[in-house]
Amino acid sequence: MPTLREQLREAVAEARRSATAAGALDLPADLPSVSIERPARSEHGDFATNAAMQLAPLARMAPLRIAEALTSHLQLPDGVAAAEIAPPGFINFRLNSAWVAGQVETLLAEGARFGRAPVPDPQRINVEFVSANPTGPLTIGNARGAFVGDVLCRVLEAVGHAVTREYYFNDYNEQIRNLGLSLLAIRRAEPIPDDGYHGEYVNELVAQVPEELWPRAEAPDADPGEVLGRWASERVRAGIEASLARLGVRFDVWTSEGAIHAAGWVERGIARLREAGFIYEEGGAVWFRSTAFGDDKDRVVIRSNGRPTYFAADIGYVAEKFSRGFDELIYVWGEDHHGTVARNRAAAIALGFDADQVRWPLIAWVRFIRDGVEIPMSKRSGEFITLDELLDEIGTDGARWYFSSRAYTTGIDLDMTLAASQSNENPVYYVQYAHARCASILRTAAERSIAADAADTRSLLVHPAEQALVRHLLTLPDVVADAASRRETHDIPRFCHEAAHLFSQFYRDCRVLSDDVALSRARLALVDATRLVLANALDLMGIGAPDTM
RNA sequence: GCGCCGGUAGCUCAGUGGAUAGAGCGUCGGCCUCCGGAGCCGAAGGUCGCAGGUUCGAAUCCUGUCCGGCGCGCCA
Repeated sequence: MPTLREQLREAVAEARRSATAAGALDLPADLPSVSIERPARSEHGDFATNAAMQLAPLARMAPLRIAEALTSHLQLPDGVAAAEIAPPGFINFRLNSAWVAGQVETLLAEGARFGRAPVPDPQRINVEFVSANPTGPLTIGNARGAFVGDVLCRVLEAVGHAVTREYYFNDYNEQIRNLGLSLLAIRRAEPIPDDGYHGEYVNELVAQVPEELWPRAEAPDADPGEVLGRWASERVRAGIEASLARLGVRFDVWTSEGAIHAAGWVERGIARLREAGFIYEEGGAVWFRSTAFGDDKDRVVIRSNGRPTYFAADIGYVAEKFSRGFDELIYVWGEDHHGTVARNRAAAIALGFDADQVRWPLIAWVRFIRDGVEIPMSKRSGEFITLDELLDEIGTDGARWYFSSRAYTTGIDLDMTLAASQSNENPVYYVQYAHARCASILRTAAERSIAADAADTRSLLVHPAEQALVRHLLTLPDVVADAASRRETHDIPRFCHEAAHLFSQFYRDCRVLSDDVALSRARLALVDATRLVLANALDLMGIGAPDTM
């Protein structure tokens, strides 16, 4: 069953057609899509459309007259009581209060499925995120991408897409070797090499190296950077996985750059580009003609020393991903990688994939501030705050809410001092508190042997606070559908906060458990529905919905 | 120099060409016989960086400009 908003969209589109057929409007066949929005002010109704104003230049008529023509040909969906015309040409829709109240029963029947609005064309989507190199623990710099990627996955799954969560890590370059050589230097009490790694975590790694590994690393024909680096990166990767588990972030697939090379994807990818005519040689290097697709300059894929570039692996990787049958690839990257998007898009297109099959949401920078000063962040120098430390200070739910509430394109300043001192003021607790209070009311009702009953809500839930709450709860499927469609999820916490707020007002104005048994049972049904909706919405953000706090 | 992303209330941020630009935090003032006060109600606080343009209508789109972040490698 489409949501009411979708039914209204279709009803207005149909009204355009029938008004045109009846000669009331003179419209071309190709029309803009109908926009249905929720007015900010309640006197403008529950939904509104600007269709008449949109059509004015096409029909060469005054918007108000178009609105009249549309409304007179409009078949209102079940649940909509009235369509009213308002200057300069809005059509405002007002819901039927009894229908609204009756939706409590429908909502409860959907249970955990409520809010998960299925798309008509589910896709197989690969979402790659975090992908931090295994040369050190996850830092608070990785936190935002982890949360944004995870919530995006949850929302895409909620509308029926099949999502694969993927972590790509680089084990093919000098960084791993440098990490290994840093361990060796510390072991021998020598200075750490110029490109080496510093910091407490490196010392801890040295202490954890199995004794039998040292002779193997230091044998005359051994490559100590390789031996120790391989061990250390595996160790670090396990730690990363543990940190992610603490966040509640899991991955389905861990792909290493080395594996992409080993399986021949890089060679085959370049060969495909060569066949397509986008590869040439110059100065002893092999180049990809990415400028053919709008990149600033062409890019080297094989250096003159014969070694492939990092970008060459990206080419192989995109081909490898699509070979697994995905309809869409999403790369959740930090915005510092924006310079590499153009060449990757170019490669995907040159390999024969559609530009809209691949997206790169670039997560804007987070500046972490402490006592008014930006905290420097460098894994190599050992100056950083780990993700685990962040969670100790502001809590996993607090962090999830914080990063989920902001558009990923916006740079944010996170004051650690403020965040820690204000962690109890985090809106997430307000929402969780509302959920706990719902649960508490339901417990009290159970003690008094009063059961929720949604059968008669149509006639009983008439109070403005009840009506406002239900109307808001019913919008969750639209919120989720929009978030999934836009691949932007930050409206969901807003929905939660508003739901909790409307519930608080309802709680203030409407005594749930009273001598009026029928009304008590109907209001309990609304409390149960609120609890359910809050739990479902919080779950989309990976945030728990506690019954007590 | 070129490119990408930002600039909205004291602070942190929403705002998908629509109606009187919103929320949280902070500040000030009210509200507890009764289902959870981690709450509720109210107030103060805005030239939407600036200047043009498009439009019936611009925080939103276009052009220019200023400020901030990031990126411009045969590094990753």
